[in-house]
Amino acid sequence: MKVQIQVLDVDYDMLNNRPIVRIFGKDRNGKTYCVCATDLLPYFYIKTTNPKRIEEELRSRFGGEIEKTEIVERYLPIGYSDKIELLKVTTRTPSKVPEIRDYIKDKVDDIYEADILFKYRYMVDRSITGMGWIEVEGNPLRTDTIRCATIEARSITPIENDENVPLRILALDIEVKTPQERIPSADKDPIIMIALAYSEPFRGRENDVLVAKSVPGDVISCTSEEEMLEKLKDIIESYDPDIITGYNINNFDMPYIIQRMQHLNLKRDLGRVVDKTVFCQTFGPQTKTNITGRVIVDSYRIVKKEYSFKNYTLNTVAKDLLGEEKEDVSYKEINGLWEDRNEIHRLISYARKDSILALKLITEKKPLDKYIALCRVSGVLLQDVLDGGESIRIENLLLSEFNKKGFVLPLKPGREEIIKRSKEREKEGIKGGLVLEPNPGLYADGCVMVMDFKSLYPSIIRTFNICPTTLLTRDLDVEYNESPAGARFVKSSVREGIIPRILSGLIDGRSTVKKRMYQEKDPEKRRLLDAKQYAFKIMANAFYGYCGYMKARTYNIHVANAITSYGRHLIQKTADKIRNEYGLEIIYGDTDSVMVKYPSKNLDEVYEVGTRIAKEITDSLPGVLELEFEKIFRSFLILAKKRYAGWAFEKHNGEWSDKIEMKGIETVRRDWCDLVTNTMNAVIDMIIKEGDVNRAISFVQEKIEQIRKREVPLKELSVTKSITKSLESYDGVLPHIEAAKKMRMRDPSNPPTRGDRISFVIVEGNQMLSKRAETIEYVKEKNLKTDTDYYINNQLLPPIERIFAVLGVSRDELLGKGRQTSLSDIMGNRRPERNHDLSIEMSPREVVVKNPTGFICSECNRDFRRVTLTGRCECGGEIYASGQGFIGKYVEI
DNA sequence: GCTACTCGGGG
DNA sequence: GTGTACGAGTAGC
Repeated sequence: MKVQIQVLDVDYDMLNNRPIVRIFGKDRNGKTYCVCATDLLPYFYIKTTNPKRIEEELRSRFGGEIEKTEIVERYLPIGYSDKIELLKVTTRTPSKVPEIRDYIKDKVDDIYEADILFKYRYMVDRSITGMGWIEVEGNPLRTDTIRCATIEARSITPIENDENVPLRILALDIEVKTPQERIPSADKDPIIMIALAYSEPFRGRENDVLVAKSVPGDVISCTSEEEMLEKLKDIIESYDPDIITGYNINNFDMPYIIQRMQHLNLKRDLGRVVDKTVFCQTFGPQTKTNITGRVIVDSYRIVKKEYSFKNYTLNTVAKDLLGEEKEDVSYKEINGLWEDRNEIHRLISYARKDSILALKLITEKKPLDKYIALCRVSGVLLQDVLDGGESIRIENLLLSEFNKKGFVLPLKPGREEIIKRSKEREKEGIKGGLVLEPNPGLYADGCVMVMDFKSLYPSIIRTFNICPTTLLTRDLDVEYNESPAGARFVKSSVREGIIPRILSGLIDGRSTVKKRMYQEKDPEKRRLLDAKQYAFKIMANAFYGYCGYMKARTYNIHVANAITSYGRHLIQKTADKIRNEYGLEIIYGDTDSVMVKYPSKNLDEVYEVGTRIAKEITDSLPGVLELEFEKIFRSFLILAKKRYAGWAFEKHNGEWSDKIEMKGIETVRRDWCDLVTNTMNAVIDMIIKEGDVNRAISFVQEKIEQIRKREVPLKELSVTKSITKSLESYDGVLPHIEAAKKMRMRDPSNPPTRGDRISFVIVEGNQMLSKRAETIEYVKEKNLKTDTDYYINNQLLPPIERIFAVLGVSRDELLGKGRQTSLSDIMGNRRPERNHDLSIEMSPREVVVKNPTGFICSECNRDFRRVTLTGRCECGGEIYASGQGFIGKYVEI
């Protein structure tokens, strides 16, 4: 028979003392297969001057475990040199390789590739990638261990196919008997409910709730926890999901379920095989669960990686991303609801909703596209792309490419090696990119052109052929490039480096995909292409970091330093050239970008000049190095190195689009109240977009006044922090803990506990700050006075002051003490000497309002500070710009 | 500016 | 499982 499947998971098992690789995948119709292959044995390489003796030692020590040994010719991975003879040792049991490796380690010069997981050894040798497609020919195989159609492979061929098979997803959420004042623990507290949500209807249902007692209604009643867990296993087996998801499933639900199963002596076979039981690995607070043939996706972890929020409770995240909230149940109520026949349904629908939300985060936001694309580019399995970091992806590509070109890959460094590396690093140092010293201030006259090197580090690596395999470690009569830091690399005409070669493939791959993406009309396919080009980019950019990563297989400080030294050299030369040959001022630059002042406000003109300069400079650069005209800052506020904000204009297919861009200026921080965040955003907006520093000053003054008069809603002043341990175990004095202790004192029957989030405000008094923290409710109830001084001087002013300082506005002035604050200032009238002309000129269009100071609805005359996103008022009227005594049509460009 | 330590999410 | 492992943010030097 012959099938084409997309690879979901790979593992191996032992059969008759030989490994049998099992590839799990799905065909286009969604049918699951397991492909078994026995055509590879584990192997690794040894560098030694006495292979005969080593061979004898291995055979006498490990006997039949050594399948064969042979002398092969390979290139060594570090340093340019010819092929040398290595001893290739082939064994039988993958899990015994570490023992062999450690036994022989001190008797030989070096060992290579003796720490490659066997599934990846197989995949790399057969060019199989995670989530890639293969065509399999072979015979059906009957087994009593594998739970899907099994094929004994005769041949496995990787095939090109961009499709992704629809994945069947199961989301689960457990509820646990929750004692007061203690976190549930799996050895004592049973699971009472398991909610399941299905991405494809299962037996006609979208979701189910298993309940460990008999209850009427739309639930699956069980007589015990044990029966409920058995039912869970049945459902997983029949529904047969590819993906199991849940919110924080990695650190709570999965380990808990597994520990309960262990506790109750149930067999933990949740995967697509019966012989391998699920196990959890715990390292510190992190746990990782592996289920053969399926993939565990933690939607919490994904959301945390992909989105930036102040906190990541399921409720907050779902509200923002899905527009839905959790059912309103506090964990403290769980026991009560569970015991109460009339209330248990609240708990049931709460659990049901949680599982639905966890599922929707995956099915609606489709975050897996990117991860699947990363699998296909790197070759790594989906589970490992989700759990692992950058290094596993890089290493998989390296192994594949090294082997193809006849190189062996080094082992991961051991403890001693890492110590050696860090000592060398201390001595030699590792330098990063060049950051040009900025002159802080607001640049609003004319424009700021931003030019940057397109993928600077990958381009440097390709252009100068930088790679451990091209590094010259001794004098040889070959052509080479010498980096500004002194390291030498043979030219690509002598030998193309492996990393430069991989990078060329990634970068060419990306531009091909991007071209296809621009032509693609179908939004679904477009999204997949976008994920793919993104994966190429991520991978390309990760190589530089890997070269300087101390735990890298191919770590070499000279390689890492060569890359950045070229970067510093290039950015400096470029800045000099723009200054000297074009007579333009360089305002700032960081690693791969320069910001150039240009005396015009005409976007199209600036675009044209900038593009020309970038092209001329590119023409003078060697290799694939390319300076790109990136965007225009219509106004640009720089506070210091790496801290700036700008009103950026970018041209896409001839159309300008604009946005505020901020780097290093934080407006959102956990320990700032909303008042600070909102004021910061408004102030930056006024300065950057409206160019109106005076208005921003007045705005801050107004806010200060509002704080003084206690007109600011308490909610805007509150900061929320969590209790992370028992209240007694805090050494220091923290405001939210003090507030929590007071809550406990006032209502001992319902004390706040670990995990609770406390929102507090600071009230007046002469105790230390933390002691003056109170909850909003209490402040309202007792009509306490907030500490206005604290909110002005400790919350609002510090970040605001940093911005105004570079504009020459002092703290006193913001407080209304310095310059006289006239009525007209407060009314928002402009002070001419500090106002910047931000009127916009556009070549093709002409509707312009000079200095719009505000916006107004043409229908109901409602005032707006900014033009609304839709360009319309709530009443439906069009938004016009107002300023300098007239009202005109505003054109968003 | 750097490194060491903390803590998240779940019930 | 040919394992040894998160990451952002803050405190403290």
